[in-house]
Amino acid sequence: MGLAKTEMFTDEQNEIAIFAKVFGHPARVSILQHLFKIKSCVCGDLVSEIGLAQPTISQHLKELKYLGLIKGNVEGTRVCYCINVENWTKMKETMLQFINQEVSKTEDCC
Amino acid sequence: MGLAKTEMFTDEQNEIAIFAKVFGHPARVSILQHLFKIKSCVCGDLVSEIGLAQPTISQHLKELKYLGLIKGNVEGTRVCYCINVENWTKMKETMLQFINQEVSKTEDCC
DNA sequence: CTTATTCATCGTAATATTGCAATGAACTAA
DNA sequence: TTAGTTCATTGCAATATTACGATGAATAAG
Repeated sequence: MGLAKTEMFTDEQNEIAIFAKVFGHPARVSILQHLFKIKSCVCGDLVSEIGLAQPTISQHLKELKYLGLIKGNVEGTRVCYCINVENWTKMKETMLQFINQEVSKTEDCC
Repeated sequence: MGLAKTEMFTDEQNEIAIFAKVFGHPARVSILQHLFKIKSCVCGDLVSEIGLAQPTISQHLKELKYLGLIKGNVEGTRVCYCINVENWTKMKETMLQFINQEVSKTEDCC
């Protein structure tokens, strides 16, 4: 199949999985870290920063953009990407709630 | 390919991606939420709780166990799973550092 | 207009993931 | 022993992901 049966899970569970999935590749992690750290908005320098081919980077950027985590701005022949802070904050809340779960302290059988 | 070029990324970036990937499926998110919430340690009830076939759940559990996020304990014919709190905490620190990144406030071109 | 630059898209190959039926292994109950 | 229960593993089909060469679209430079 290779296809997740999303209909049997809650919206929240699917949302967490979708966000997590996009972080599930080191190139996208790297792109996001760059966009956070770099002084001005980085454009296609991502291709030289990271070692992957230009179409590959472009594809990863597309996925990040599709989820709304980054914004792109055309500037002549270049495209300037940066974090979509508002959406990142929303994602953050969802993910933090999942990651920060506390174990209900009862009998531990393991 | 379908194969990430991990050698061109830092250990940290790869680690984040590996953890994120395991959260990238709603079934695994659901399993973890169950293990966090349930009063006593859950065993194979996960199969009836979630709607997937037993081999499918078993496979997801295997991945979670491989990353050390859960522990399994054999009890007769049943197996009791629960969160590996120590490893979960470690994962948490890594992921939080990534998710909590602050945008360096400079010119925003987007 | 011509050429170069930058980036997106298309097409494709290699590999990974998901899901389940069938089966096996380990234990329990009778 | 025999039969039932529970879970892991195997094998396979369907689909998704990753990576990149080739190409196209848009703009800039000459």
